[in-house]
Amino acid sequence: MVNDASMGRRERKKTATRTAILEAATALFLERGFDAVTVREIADKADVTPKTVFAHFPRKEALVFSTEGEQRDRLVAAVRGRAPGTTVSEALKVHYLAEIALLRTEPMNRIMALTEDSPSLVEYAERMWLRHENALVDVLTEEFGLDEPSMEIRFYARFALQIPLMARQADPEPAMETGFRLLDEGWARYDPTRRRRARAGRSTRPPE
Amino acid sequence: MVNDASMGRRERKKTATRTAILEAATALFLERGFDAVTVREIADKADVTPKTVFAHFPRKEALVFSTEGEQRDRLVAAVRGRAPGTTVSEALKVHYLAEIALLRTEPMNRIMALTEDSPSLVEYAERMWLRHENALVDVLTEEFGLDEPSMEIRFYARFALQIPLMARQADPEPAMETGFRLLDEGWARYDPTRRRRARAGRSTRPPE
DNA sequence: CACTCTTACTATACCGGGTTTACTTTTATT
DNA sequence: AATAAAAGTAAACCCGGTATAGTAAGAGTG
Repeated sequence: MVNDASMGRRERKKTATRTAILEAATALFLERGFDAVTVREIADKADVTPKTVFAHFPRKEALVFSTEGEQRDRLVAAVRGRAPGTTVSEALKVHYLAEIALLRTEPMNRIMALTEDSPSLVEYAERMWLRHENALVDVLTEEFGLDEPSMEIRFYARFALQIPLMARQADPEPAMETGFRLLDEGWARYDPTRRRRARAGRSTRPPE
Repeated sequence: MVNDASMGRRERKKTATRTAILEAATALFLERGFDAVTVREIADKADVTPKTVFAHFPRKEALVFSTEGEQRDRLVAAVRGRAPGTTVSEALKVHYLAEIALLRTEPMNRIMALTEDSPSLVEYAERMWLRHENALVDVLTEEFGLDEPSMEIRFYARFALQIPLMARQADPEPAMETGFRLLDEGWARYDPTRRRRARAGRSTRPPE
């Protein structure tokens, strides 16, 4: 989105309103926390009607996560533009760690701190993230030269998107490592109760 | 929960109220659909205050899915009571198919039909289902003789619970098959772009 | 330039889920 | 018989989100 030049007064005013709302919201959220601020207050501070707020953002939560599109684009780019000879999983792992690092920089950091103690915000963030599933499925389908997404790709995408959610709750790097190892190599290697598999000659204890 | 004998008048009245609310809600939902019925109407029909409704059920959606506990118990039982020599994945697959079959019996069937066209209800059902993750982690930890859940178990539980959600959107049986195969055997077998893996001597083409 | 069409926005009332407060009734307890 | 705890009532209230009807300004057209 070009910022101002050649955009028509109308559109310029629109993005100005949007920015005003966003800034008012951010200021109030940082000051008092997400739940303690009402949409009416935000509208007042931005000098617009509550209706206008919802014309620009579908839900209150969207005022915090206004960069969903860019996040999705980065994800797709990470897969499509991965180094030659790199697997998708490796590319995703690197990308996830980079995203986590990004969230730790200012001013994202302070905004993320808000998220922690508002359940509705946590939930919204997760659902937003998982909405990238289709985009991931599409880029994988394309990368693998298929016309239609296979069931394997669908499952892979769904599982792979769960990994960073899981990793946030623990030490990210080793957790991510484990998640991708499981996803890439399969559960049968870890399951201590499994019978001998179709393929013979494998040890029963997990390696390492 | 014992139904009436030796429960004290108090508790008996309480469960009676709960039942009345539930029956009123179910009747109205089936008649007009989830979204078209307000909590006030349900309360009126059950001859209680709206407050009382929320004293028994945390959210409106919980009036439709009032059997969360039993669902979780069945899941745990399916893992714990699996036939000897059966892997967890096999047990889960069988259990999932049985649950789907269960949902197709009356009167669950009609209630489930409601769910389809109310987004909030679909979302609630999924989140409810995924809340069983901890229970699944716990039973796996116990079954594998561990004191603390391993990271692999956590990931397995999370992935495994995604499978039936995914399978509902397609033809359940083959989708489920694919999901568990991926989970058990790993993505590396399916990824057409992968390099040779770290561990040497493994063939690059999928066995079978 | 006058004309119309579209669109961002206003004002205001409204809806419905969910909570709060203060109070009453009923059951269990000592 | 006295008392404490639980369950429920009644009514106002909060807040996110929507609906309606209308205004005003920007943009394109003859």
